[in-house]
Amino acid sequence: MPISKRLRGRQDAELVGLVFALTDALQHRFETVAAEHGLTRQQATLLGHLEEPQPMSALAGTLHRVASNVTGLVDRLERQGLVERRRASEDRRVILIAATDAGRELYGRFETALYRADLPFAALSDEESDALRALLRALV
Amino acid sequence: MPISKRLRGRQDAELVGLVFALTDALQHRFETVAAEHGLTRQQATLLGHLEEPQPMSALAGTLHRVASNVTGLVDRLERQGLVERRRASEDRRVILIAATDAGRELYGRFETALYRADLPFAALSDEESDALRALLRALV
DNA sequence: CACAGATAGTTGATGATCTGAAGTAGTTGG
DNA sequence: CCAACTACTTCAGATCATCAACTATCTGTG
Repeated sequence: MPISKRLRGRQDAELVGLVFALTDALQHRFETVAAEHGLTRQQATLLGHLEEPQPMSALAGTLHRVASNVTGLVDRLERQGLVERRRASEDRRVILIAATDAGRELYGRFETALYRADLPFAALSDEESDALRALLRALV
Repeated sequence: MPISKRLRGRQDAELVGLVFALTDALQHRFETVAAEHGLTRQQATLLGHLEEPQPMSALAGTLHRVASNVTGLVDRLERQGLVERRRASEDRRVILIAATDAGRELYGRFETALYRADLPFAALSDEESDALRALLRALV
């Protein structure tokens, strides 16, 4: 096996390890901030996809969950008054999930807290921040 | 508000958005590969921390979960024969969780599948990969 | 138009995850 | 010795997640 190949493999492993470490830290932060706002990870994630009203099936696709799971998530958010169900007029089988004013307001506060300056990215210089953004755009 | 400040703020938001998008994608991949190996996300994560046997309390700390939660996770992994409980000799209150041979073998296969070449990082050139690694080291 | 088949969503059963409160067993310091 | 502390478990209750079976609606084909 050529050395360059071995090296790239080892470096890739480090890269993946770094990204998973960052992922873990951000997931934990997301959960903590969500809990501080009375939301679970799943509820906050769902609310974050309601800039526009969405059919149940679209949410199920985005969240990588089966429809009956989303039914339960929406039930609990609806009980808290954060989202509402609207029957779509074009296709009356479809139910559109829309954030209520309370839901939008709560999500806004959550997002502000989540993105606050104590995120690790604040440690980067402008140049580093630019470079990282460019690299991540290629990955996502 | 100075323009540079505003710009940096907007760019930071994009950066955070990119990282969260990457996080989502990796989380989903992690879950999918874990399921293909008969593991939940939590079980695979726990197994990944058992290179050395660990006390319950250490696992609870690492996973950011309360002790009683880890008790349940270990129960289910033990039932599958993937980990075992060992009473620590120095302090007999402590229970060390150790991966069994079957657990190590399964986790190895899981990890191999998880890190397979279809991770998005393969798209990066050597130079980009180096740059990204350097940036992430500063963050983690 | 009729109606079989497909699609959107819900319901109910079951199991995993997660927490908090209360309990057991072992340890430690005064 | 023993009160306070620590490590872990147990139990009750909530959320999350899936599957199978169901209702309601829509669509295409004859």
